[in-house]
Formats: sequence, structure tokens, C-alpha cells
Amino acid sequence: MGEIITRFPPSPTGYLHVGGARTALFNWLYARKTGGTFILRIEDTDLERSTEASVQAIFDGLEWLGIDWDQGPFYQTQRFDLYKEVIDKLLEDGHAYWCTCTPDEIDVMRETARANGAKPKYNGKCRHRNLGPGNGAVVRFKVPLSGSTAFDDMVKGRISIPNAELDDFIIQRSDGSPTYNLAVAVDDLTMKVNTILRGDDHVNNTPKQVLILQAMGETVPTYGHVPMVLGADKARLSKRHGATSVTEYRDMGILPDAMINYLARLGWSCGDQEFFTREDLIEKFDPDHIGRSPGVFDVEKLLAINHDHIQQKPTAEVTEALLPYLEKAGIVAGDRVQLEKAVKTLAPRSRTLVDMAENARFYFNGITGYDAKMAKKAFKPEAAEVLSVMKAALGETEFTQEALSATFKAVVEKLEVGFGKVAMPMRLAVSGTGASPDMYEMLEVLGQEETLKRIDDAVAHIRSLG
RNA sequence: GUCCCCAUCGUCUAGCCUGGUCCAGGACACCGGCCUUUCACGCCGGCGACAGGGGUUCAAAUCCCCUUGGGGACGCCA
Repeated sequence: MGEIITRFPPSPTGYLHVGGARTALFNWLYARKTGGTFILRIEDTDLERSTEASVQAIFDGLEWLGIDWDQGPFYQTQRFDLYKEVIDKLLEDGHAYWCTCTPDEIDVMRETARANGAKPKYNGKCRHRNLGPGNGAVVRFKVPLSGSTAFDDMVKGRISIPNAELDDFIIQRSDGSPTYNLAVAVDDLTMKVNTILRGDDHVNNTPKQVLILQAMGETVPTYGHVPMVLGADKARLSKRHGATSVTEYRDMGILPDAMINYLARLGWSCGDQEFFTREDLIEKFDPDHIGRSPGVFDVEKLLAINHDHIQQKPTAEVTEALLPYLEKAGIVAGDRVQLEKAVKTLAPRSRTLVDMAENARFYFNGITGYDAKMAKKAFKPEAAEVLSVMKAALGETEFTQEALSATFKAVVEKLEVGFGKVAMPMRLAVSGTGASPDMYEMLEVLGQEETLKRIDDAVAHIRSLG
């Protein structure tokens, strides 16, 4: 086939949703894997619903995911002259005709057909009337009355649809604008797109596009229809199932690499492999392994894979990604070195960057109080004594894990108590809670000065209780 | 209603094209245990599926047919 040329053609009528993101990803991956070209095309022929804000939202979504394009963005509204030319040619060659039937008349046709148990279709009334352009007239494509139109789908195999199922669909609206099927066929042809991975919901449009291309005497691209993404109830994914916009997942603290990993594995597989870096995906993506059945979007699994990425990714990169979430949470981290150390302690216990930012709060913003349940156990009067001893010992300790460990051991021996008697008050004093990172790692991140200060605060707090 | 597509654990899936190595493998979730200074991580183990029925075959999750179920499409939306 030569160079693979794929495209992603969203219509700017809303944000980038996860289903769209996945088809964009598949096309992008295939182009990147094969060293081909990936085109972005904005399908804005619906002047009523297309908005500038949506275009921007789609760019934002793609940018966040790290999906870049080689050509475009092309806007269909800027290509009306081209569509017009093709439509005129189709008219001229007898592959299309003018129609003056009103929407109301067509409604009646459809009602009638439906009542007879047939497929609701336009009945071809104007097909042989040899009408010319007139106000309110549309142009319809002349679909063969018999036979069938087939194509070999990359994921589903050969698909064949009887032409009798199709009606003479509109290719030019009464306002002169082209409709979807016409514009797509023309664009894919002129942009030399040869591989089209798109949602399942387009299967029924494919014969129409094939027919247009054939009428133009052109060859058709290779199609691959990817099954839909469903919600937990197996219905098509929609807002009522929760977040459907990719940027909502960004806001939830999902790493872009985790998002594309999850999205790729939803409907595509590579043996038993679950974890993929971006490079892995590009190297291993193969449309042959796109599944044929629809899949349910499972946030739990997304969170799990996000956790894996948080742990696998180099600390410096996770730290960089965390920055905006810290800012949003109002957390002012210390220097970068300290922050990275903190991130290292937090990674195993954070499923999202939002979690991680929240878990980092005690390191940098100080503590606002002590967990009540924990305080009842750990802050008994004698704890003040233990903490004082710890403070003295820590004042002489170098804040490295080995030295810290040795100091704790020495204090425990000197006091002749269980380790918990020392660790519990310390943990609470320093973190404010009973759940924190490993003691030595935590103290190392916190540093000597801050640790001693917090111990003082805790001692004062315990004594104030009487 | 008509047409198109799909059908392996609760979920994502491997296996299916090129039948036997599958009394079906992995992951998420769930349950139990281990580790342990907390919470986690990690590790080990458990639960759990070939929609149903017919064929073809020495042999079927794998091939064929039917049924059932699910999804999609049927717009001067894309």
C-alpha cells in the first residue's frame, strides 16, 4: 500500500470524549508505527452546531494525550468549493439529481414505509424528474436500485449491504452546503487517506462513501470499524455513566500515558501485556488485534493502570506532572530535590496525581491537627516523654535513613519499650495522621529542623491536654 | 420494523483465521494469607467464563447453521 495515511476527523460539537480519543489514538498509533502520516480534519459542515470553543476543546484533549498531527487541521468549511465541484460533476454524470421534496413530504414517505414494515427511506420521487437547481432544492445521490455494496473491513472482515437498504441520500443541502458523506469521501480521497479506523457507528455510512467514490471512478480506502465504548450497563457510553471527556480524566489526576495505555487496551490487545509505555504502544500497535466486540469503560481499571504508571515512570517526570495539581491544591513545595524525594515516598500509595498532591500536603504545608482516633492511642501522657527523648536523640542524628534507623533503635532500647510506643507518637506528631509513608523516608524528606519543630508542637499539644 | 455487526470469568482480554498442547491463560475488582513501625506497595493463594441448541469431525472455545441476547444504523447530524 505504500505509506499509511490515517486521519482523525472530529466534528466540533463538544469536547473530546473517550470514544473519540480512542479512535484518534488508534489512527495516530498506526501512522506512528508505520512511519506514515496522521491528519487532523475538523468536520464543521454543520454550521448550526459547530463552535470555536469545541475546536479548542478538541485541541486541548489531543494535546494533553500527546497526540500530534502531521497535516492540518483542515476545516471542511474552507473546502466548500471543492465539494461543489464534485457535486456538479456527479450531477453532470447522472450520478446525482436535484430534488424539491419538502421535509414534510419525506416524513410522510418514511412513516408510510415504516408502517409497511419496511425501512424508512426517501422514495425516489424526484429521481426521474430531471429537475434543475431551484431555491429549496437539494441534491441527492442516485444509489443503485439493486445489487449490494461491499468492502473488506480490517477488523470485521467483509461487510456487504444490499443497495436496496440505502435510499438516495442528500449530498448537498438546500443552502448549498455539502453533507457528511460527500465531504468525507471527497476529503479522504483528496487528502490521500488510505486507512480509516473509526467507530462502529459508521459502518452504515461506509457503503454510501464507497458508492460516491465509485461514481467518481476512484478506488476506496481501507476501512476498519472499531466497536463502541460502552458504560457499565452496556449501553453506549454517555454522560450519565460519569466522566466522558478526556480532560475530566486529566483533572482527576490521570497521567496521559496511563490514559492512552488504558484506551489502547480497551478494544485492542497484545497477548497478555497490560502495561505499555507510549513507545511500547507505537512499537506494538497492530490493527490486526483490534477486537470485534464492544467494551465497557471501567474507571477502576484506569485508576489501577494509572497507579502502575505513577510507579514506573521516572520520579522526575512524575514530579513534573504533579506540579499543576500541587498548585491547584494550594501546596507550596520546597525545592525540587525535596519534592522529588517526597514524590518517591508517595508514589506507591497514590492512584492519581490528585491523591498524590493531597498526600503531599503534610510535607509542605505543615499539619493542621492530629487525627482524633489516632491521637487517643498515640498521644497518651507518657508519649510526651518519649517524644522528648526522641527529639534529643534526633537532634544529634544525621537525617539519612541508616542513621535515623539507628537512632530509633537506640531510643527503643534505652526506653525499653516496644517499637510502636515510639513510632506511633512520632508518626502522628510529624504527619498528623496514622497513615503515612515509611518513617525514615518521611523524616529524611521532612528534614531535621522541621521534624524537631513538629515534635515540639506535639509535646506541647499533649501537655496541654493535661 | 428493516438492515449491519457482535457474543470467553462481574469488567478488559489471550486463545479462534491455521480444530487436538485449554477440565481455557493474564489483568482489574473481590476474598484469604505473607511481609510490616502505620497506610500503602509488593508477594503468594482463592473465587470466577467458552450464551443455548443443532451439525461437521476421531477430536470444537476454535468451522457451519439456527435460536437467544446485546450494540449500531435507518437525519437537509457527524
